[in-house]
Parts: sequence; structure tokens; C-alpha cells
Amino acid sequence: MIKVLIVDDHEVVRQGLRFVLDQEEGIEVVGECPDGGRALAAVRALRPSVMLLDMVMPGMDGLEVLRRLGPDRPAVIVLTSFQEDERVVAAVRLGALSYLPKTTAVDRVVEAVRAAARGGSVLEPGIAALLVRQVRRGERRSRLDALTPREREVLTALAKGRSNGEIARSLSLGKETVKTHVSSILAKLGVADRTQAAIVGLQQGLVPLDEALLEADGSQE
Amino acid sequence: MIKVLIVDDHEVVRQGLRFVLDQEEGIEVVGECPDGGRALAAVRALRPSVMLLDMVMPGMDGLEVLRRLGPDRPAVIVLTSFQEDERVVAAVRLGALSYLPKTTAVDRVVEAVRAAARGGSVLEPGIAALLVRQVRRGERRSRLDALTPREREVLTALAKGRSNGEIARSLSLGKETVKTHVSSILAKLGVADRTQAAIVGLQQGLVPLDEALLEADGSQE
DNA sequence: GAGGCCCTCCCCCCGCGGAGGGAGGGGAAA
DNA sequence: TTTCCCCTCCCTCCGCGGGGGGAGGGCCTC
Repeated sequence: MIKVLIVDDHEVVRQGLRFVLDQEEGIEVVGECPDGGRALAAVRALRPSVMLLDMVMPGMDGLEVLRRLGPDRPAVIVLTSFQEDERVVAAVRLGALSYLPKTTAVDRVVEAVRAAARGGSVLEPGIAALLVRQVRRGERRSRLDALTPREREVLTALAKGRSNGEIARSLSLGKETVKTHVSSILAKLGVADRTQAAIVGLQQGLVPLDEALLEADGSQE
Repeated sequence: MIKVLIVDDHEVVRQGLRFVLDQEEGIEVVGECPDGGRALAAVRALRPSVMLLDMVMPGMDGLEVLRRLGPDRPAVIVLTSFQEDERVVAAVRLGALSYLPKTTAVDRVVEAVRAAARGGSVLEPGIAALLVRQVRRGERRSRLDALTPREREVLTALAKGRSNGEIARSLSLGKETVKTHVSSILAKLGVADRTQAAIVGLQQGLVPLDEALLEADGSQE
């Protein structure tokens, strides 16, 4: 009997998955969680053999759950709404066996669950292509690794569309310091100006695209 | 009998919604579509009274479906994975009655369907707050349609990380002209500088994120 | 024809952003 | 300890970007 834990903040999705999986022989859904914190607790309490994990969740997200899973973890299948390049790679690095977009046909999900129970992977062709592309693009990522922690912080703020002055205030720095950081960021990334740097930051997922400008003007209201 | 059409590219979601709605009295799911094109056809063929519509879909997305719906449209409930400010406002403008995040409890969805059949709305508190905030803010982002064709071209180049000089060359313009366009773009979008404008352009999909810098530095490396 | 918007280019003004170089304190590794 | 990097801040210099005007021609609409 394969014991499955479903982790997703969307109740409809949980219901749908449970509905599908419960119809399968040899598969039992032992629990559902709407967020990462409860997922970790449920893993300890229920000892599922397979976990279906959503990436995008309020509070603790899927990546963080993967990071915090102990050594005797269940087999993890990441099931997410959209294909974000870096998240795929990050999830795979953190030990996810399969990474499926939610557009996947339900029988592929079942297949992935059975495979995961045996330690196997099911990769959608699109995801596989993403992985390949990402690996090929590796040099660009390594440039981002060259950034110091502080610089990465500054780049994050930069990718949100903030000016040097705003960044200085939000990090409690002098604006000259920010300028220093920005200059070395531009040099290390090999880009010409802050706009290009912001684009790199967004591409690398330092800031999810849809959150980019939100707090830029949300903070003062 | 309320005839419901479900439009979502995620099979799990469709299954979940159908499962939930089919258990309700007086509600009948008359069809499911995985994309916008088929949704429009299904609306004409099946004449549903309520449509549950996902925003994020391959091919024709939810907003486009809303735009193309004829005058005797079904009541539309937008059901989406995440709360993007502009999309909420845009969807409401285009006639969506309710806008629910997929995190919504299933009974709220049922409630929204029944309300929609009567022409009523069900708004999550979070979404309502978003609408209010957006309206108070003077509507910014959704005003991308306010841009002239030329301005949209410039914004596209901007979102690729190009400087005014580069844009001028690529469009065969004087750089003063580009500056004029950039200024009115900033004004119309209500943003402070070119970086923020670029982010808006990327968010609106004028340029796919992973294509943003490609030709910008691809030419010199 | 008059008014409207769009596209094009021009002007002045100036402040932010980015280059380049210098400097001191601190932490980690040799 | 010495060395090296990181973080912090300071300086000068200047060019690009952006604000605020103005202006002419083209096109469409009233």
C-alpha cells in the first residue's frame, strides 16, 4: 500500500487529487495539508511514502519544505502550476523525484506516484527540456553565485524596481554604499545598467515576476 | 438547473471542480475545456449560464476569452491561482462577476456559482481589498492599453534592457524621440523610472522573461 | 476647415546613476 | 600575523535619463 500525503493550498486541487488517487488500487491518501508547516508535521506523524508537493503556497513554500525534510523523507513529487526554470532545478537539487506541471494528465500523476514509491522519476518532456536548457545556461548562474550576500540583497531590491535611495533606506545604508554594491553587481553580471541587472535578477528568480513592483508603492500606503 | 462550463488547463482542477459541483443540487456541469479557444466554442455550443474561467492558460488566456465573449455571455467567475493586481481589475472591467483565488474553500465556489446564476458577485475579502487599493491608486498598470502603438514598441525594447540610444538605432529614430516616448510611457504607467517600466512590460508579457536580455548582450559576446 | 491625437524632433535643466579611486574596520583563512 | 575579501563610506567626474516646455507635419474625425 502506497501511503500518499497531498500538500497544496488549493482545496479544489486537493479534492481532485484525492478523488483520482483514491480510485487507484494500492494507493491510499493518508492526509492533506494546505501549507508547508503542517506538511512537515504530517510527514513526521503519518510517515507517508510519497508526498505530492505544491511549490507556491502561503507561508512556507514547497522549496522550503524540501529543504527542511529530514533524512528519512518520503519520495517527493513536485506538482506545480507553472514552470519556473530555477524552481525546477532547485527542486530537483533538493531531492524531488518528479516535477510535474498541474497541466499533466491525471494518469501521469498516478504513474508518477507509483514510480516514486519505487524511487523512480517521471519527467514531462517539457520539464526535461527545461532541465537541459537550464544546465546549458549554467555559466550565467555561476555569475550570480559570484555575488556576495550583500550584493544579492541589493540585486533583489533592484529587481523590485527600487532606486538607490530607496534601497539605501530599506537596508539602512548610505546611498554611496548602495552605489558601490550596484557597481560591482553590474561588473560581476556583465551588464550595462541597473535595468539589465534587474532583468537578470528576475530571470534568476530572486524575485517572482508578479511580486516585482508590489511593495514598491505598497509600503507607503 | 444552472449549467456550468469549466475552463482550466489543469485536469486535476477540472476534476476537482466537477466532483464538487456535481454533488450540488440544481447545478450541472455541462462541459470542460482546457484552453480558451475551445472555451469560446463551447460557450456557443452549450450555452452555459455560468462559466468558471482560469486566467493562466496556454494559448488564449482568460483575459482574452473575456474580451472575445459575445454580448449574450454566460456569467463569468474567474478562478485563478494567484492574485495579480492588474489582472483582477482587468477581469472585473471585462465583465467578470466574481474573482476567486483557487485557495478559496469549495463551498465558497459553490456559493459563487449560485450567486453568478442570479447575476450576483462573491468577492473574497482579499480580492475586495485589492480592488479598492487598485482603484484608489488611480488604476496604473491596466492602462497598458492607453499606450500608443509606438509607445508599446518602445516599452518592448525597454523591457529587453535596451538604452535609449540602442532603442533609437533599432527603431531608426532620433534619441530625443525615444526620450519623448519613454517620458509618456512612464507617465501613463504611473511608474518612476525605466526599470519599473521594464518590469511592467515583462509582467504584461510584452517580452517573455527568458528572452529579455538575449539579444542585448548576445550581440557583443 | 478646425480640432484632435500621434509621431517626430528640438531646446534647457538637473539630478540620479555609474565609473574610478581611496580608505578604514572586521572576519576568515593562510 | 599577514593577507584577502567583504562591508561600509567618502570623493570627483560626467553622461544618460527624465521633466517641462515647444513645434511642425500627418492623419482622422467632426
